[in-house]
Amino acid sequence: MKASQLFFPTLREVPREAELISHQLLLRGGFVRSVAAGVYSYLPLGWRVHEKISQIVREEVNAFGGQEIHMPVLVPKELLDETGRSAVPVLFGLKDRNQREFFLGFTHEEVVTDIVRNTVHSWKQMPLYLYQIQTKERDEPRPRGGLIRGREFTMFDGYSFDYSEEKLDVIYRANYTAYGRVFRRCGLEYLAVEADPGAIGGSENHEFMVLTENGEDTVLRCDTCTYAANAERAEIPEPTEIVHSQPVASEVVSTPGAHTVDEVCAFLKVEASQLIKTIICMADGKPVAALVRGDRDLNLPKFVRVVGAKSVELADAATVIRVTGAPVGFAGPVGLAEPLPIYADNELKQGGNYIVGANQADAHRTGVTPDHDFRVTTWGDIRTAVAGDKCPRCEEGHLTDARGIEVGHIFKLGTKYSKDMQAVYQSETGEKLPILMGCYGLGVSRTLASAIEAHHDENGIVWPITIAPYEVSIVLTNMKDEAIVAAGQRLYSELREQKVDVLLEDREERTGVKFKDMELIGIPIQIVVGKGLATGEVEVSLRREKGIRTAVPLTDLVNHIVQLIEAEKSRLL
RNA sequence: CGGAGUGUGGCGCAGUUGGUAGCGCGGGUCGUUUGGGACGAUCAGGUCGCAGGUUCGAAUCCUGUCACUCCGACCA
Repeated sequence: MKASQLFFPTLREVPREAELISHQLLLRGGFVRSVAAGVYSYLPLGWRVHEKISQIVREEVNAFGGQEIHMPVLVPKELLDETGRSAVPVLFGLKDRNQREFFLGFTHEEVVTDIVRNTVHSWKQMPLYLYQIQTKERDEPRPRGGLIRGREFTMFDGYSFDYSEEKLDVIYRANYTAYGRVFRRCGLEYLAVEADPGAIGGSENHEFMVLTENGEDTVLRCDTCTYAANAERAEIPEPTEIVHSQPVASEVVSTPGAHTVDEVCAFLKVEASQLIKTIICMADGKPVAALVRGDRDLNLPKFVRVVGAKSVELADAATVIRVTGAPVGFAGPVGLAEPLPIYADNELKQGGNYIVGANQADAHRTGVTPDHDFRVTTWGDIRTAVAGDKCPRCEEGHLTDARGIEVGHIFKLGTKYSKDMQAVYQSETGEKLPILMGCYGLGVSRTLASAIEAHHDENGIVWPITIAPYEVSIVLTNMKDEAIVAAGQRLYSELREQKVDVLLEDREERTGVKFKDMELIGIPIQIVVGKGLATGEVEVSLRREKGIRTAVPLTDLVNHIVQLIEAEKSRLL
């Protein structure tokens, strides 16, 4: 492609709407344009990157037997009714002219299971792995960060069908390995972590996180063993022994206006770890109290499991006032207005003489020790893990934290969907059994944005060569110099013959503008045709090695570039 | 859905106590330039998000509404 003909409207200034660096550079480099919140058009450069990533995923999934299909964006409501997912809040819904209800596809378990239940009837037809790369629609409560969290985005979604746990395990692992290869080939440092399956259910599941400073998730990994988990999911080992300090007399102290942990700490001049937070929740409609140390966060998914409820949410202010007898901010486990089940985090088995809300306005109670001053109904692991916690796996190491962007999530679904939808097969012994499923998601557009988050500098994007829109740019330094133009054109043709993705920078612009734009859009290899031509040489540089230019004889150039591309690609495997 | 913020030429912004909109970049044309976002001249481009109200007069004040961004909740 010639830059003079390429549609890539670059921007000199950062659009106000863009906060994240990937969002800024995608807009500035002319890769995408926004249409509405979380909805984007891809321009030629952006689409080329998108397609390169898609192709890498295809190659890796095809390698273990994946077969590409294409399902509709329009999904009839009845299909989602079968699994109860027509009530999912992020669905975009619409009706046809006959008032029949449809949803826009947000993931396709039901659609693919419908295909399979009508076609797969015997164990001999499995294993089967079907996938698609398709636009997904989700009415996210808060789209953000450009392509990081959109309402319309591209997802690879694969679905596996098997007749035994062993076979499911084999394909799950094959997928796991393939995802690793995809991210490595895309030049991304990633971590596969244990995660919360959310409402999609199933047993085993892993998230693939690209590690970057701006990631929206926190991952924790052990400094000693291989344990890694999403911070929301990471378990905390139970303290081996209960060690409460010697209880002292409990008293109520005045803390006017101090509602929050920070305010109480500032007022009483104590550390947050000396406080117990009492959080009033509604578990399946009934109020319960959750206790965690003042410097910790209650982890709702864990709490749901410990309580054994279907759903738990924070209680509203009216409920808090009713059950505690005090305004919000002064709840405590001692002297509640209504007796509540009290769930306490395991960590509170240690320490003692904590400060808690006094269940009266503008007052807290000091010297409170669990199971001395109040009775704990149930102990459990209900707080979110943080860096420094002990590893739940090896119990020797400690957890360290890192930020990541979730780019893939894979699940062993088991029979969750096949039971709901009666997708059954006949086994070798003639039994009718539900098919064992797995589902595997990979965010293509999010991977694209993550690659920029991970690879950029002050001048723009630094694409890994495997997913760069073009591998090589040829900058012609003077469009009025016929020798330069002719030499550049010749190189351009020769490289194209070698199947190199090359962009000829032949615009009638000053050289500085061309350099700036090629850096902004992140072309990995640059050839400069200019002054060196007099001695039969051009200059070659790598985008990732700022400022290092090597003179290469024209006669050797094509070979040199082909080898350089191979070398750059092999760095990523 | 709660909290905060922003809407003024394509982009980034200014606009005072209310007096009828301006700057930089970008774009067109001409000329000079041409190895790191050039210079001069000249031209074009704006329902000030939208609606209603106050006023002799509204980008500016009031009410409503929409959109976008960020923090949180949520995230199948």
